Amino acid sequence: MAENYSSATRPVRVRFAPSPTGPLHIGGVRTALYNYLFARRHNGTFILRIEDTDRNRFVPGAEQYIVESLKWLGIHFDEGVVNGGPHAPYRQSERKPMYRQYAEELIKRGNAYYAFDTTEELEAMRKRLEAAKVAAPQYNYITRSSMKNSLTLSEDETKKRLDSGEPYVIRIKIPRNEEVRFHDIIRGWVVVHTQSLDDKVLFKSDGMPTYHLANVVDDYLMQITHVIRGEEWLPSAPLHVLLYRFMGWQDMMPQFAHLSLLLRPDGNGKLSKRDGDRLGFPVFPLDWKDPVTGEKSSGYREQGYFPEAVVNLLAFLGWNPGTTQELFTMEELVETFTLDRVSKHGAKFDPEKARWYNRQYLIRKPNEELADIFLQVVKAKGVPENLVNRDYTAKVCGLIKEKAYFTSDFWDIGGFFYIPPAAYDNSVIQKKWNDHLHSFFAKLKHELDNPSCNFTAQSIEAVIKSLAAESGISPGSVMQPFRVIVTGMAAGPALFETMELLGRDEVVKRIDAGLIRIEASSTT
RNA sequence: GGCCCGUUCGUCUAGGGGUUAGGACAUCAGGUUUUCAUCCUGGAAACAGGGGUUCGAUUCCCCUACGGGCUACCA
Repeated sequence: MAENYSSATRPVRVRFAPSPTGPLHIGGVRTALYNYLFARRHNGTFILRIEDTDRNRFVPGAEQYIVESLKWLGIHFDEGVVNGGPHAPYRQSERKPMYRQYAEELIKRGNAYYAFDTTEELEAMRKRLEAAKVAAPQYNYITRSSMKNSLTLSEDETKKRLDSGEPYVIRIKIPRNEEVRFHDIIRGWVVVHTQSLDDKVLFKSDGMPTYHLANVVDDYLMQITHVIRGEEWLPSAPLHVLLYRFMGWQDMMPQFAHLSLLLRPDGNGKLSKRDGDRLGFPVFPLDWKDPVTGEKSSGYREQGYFPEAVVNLLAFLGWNPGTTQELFTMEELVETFTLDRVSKHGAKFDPEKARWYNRQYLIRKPNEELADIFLQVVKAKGVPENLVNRDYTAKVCGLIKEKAYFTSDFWDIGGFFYIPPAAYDNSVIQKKWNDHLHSFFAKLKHELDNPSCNFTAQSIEAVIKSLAAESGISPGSVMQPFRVIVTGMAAGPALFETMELLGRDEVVKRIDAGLIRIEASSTT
């Protein structure tokens, strides 16, 4: 399908513009990802801009967290706070001096005005309107006539107040009676009547712009062509459209694409910070500790997710390629991604499927790569030096990865490859063990210890089967106890391969130890 | 409350005026396997409701219900 929004008239420039108020939410990551994919697909430029106009909500470390998260996921920027670029600075707090002139220009054009109302006065106004059962109490074309602003005050009075340094804000003057319409790439035409809009503050009394002004000014200056952002911005999009028009920038107005939100897996509502640890899945890309409260939130990276898996599963939350292909590399996503296949409705996050995605990537990873990861854990467990070995560990990984969802599962599944079982799964022993098995294993040990058995998976299997037949025992009844003796567990990777990898000496040792241990526990 | 956006299996979704409404995760059954898992085969499972428009609506329109977002000198 042709995409007229990728028109050749302007090179594609998109931005991800988070606010450094805390760790980057997974929904924000998805927004960043879609922006990135869109930019790459159209050979465009991807910009990271930090929207830190609210000094009260600034959280130290949050910007660093955002940068690190996206880097981990392979979402790279062409311009922005890290790389710099032709439109630096990319931090709005550092762009502070640039905004005032635009707000004042708006006043000059009659599209904005000074307002001197105090917090208390605003509060009182809202109370009054609520008491009068006004449906939508707001600072608008009606109420502004009874407030303290440059529309109600005389020119002299306004000037006097400004000169005396009285705090003021600049508000947009929403036109009284018209329809604002714009075309959203994902939602089609969106129409809002100005009667439902209020005179939003554009410029705050602390000298900083609000999001609304800063975002429009920066998008204009940075020549942004497409604004791909969360649905929470949809209600204020008409305000932004008005701003472009009032500034005379309508030709430069970017196209909008409002993404639906990520919803929580259970019940209702959007995915929030709390849900993750409550429901047992991460809501953040990386671990985060709040610098003030000390509250910790866990991240995908530390939970053992691969960045490729996170990218893949996030891409599919609200987008699909229209084929049955489920697994996509970043490159494939770049080739395939289009905004017209992004769904309009919110998506509930599915932790099960997230795990499934990780597993798909885990299984496909080369054993050597997994070994490099697992070796870190192995080392930390203090295992014998000769077993802290990449080749051996790669083979271990090859055997155990099909049982795992995460590399962090590896130790629980395959720790016995490094340390003999400290305890047995007693349910198996109690259920399956009998005196015949005792003599069987004694004989088995003997045969396995014989050099005529070359101790490959195949030969081990042959020995067990023939010995079982000889002893009149079904092979099935010895396998479980044998597994427990060797690994301590009732379930695990293919046993014969496991034993081959463990090696003759170790297996023989474990049989000896097992016979002694089971003997001891049965006599007590 | 007001405004805006949305609604296909439990979940993510495909589809689209006439289809056996497709796939994936999860789930169930059978098979393979020395165990668990994988894997294979199969099953159950959805167009929110009501009105239109139409020869025909799940698909287009309207209403209702439900869900979500916004409603700050926060983004």
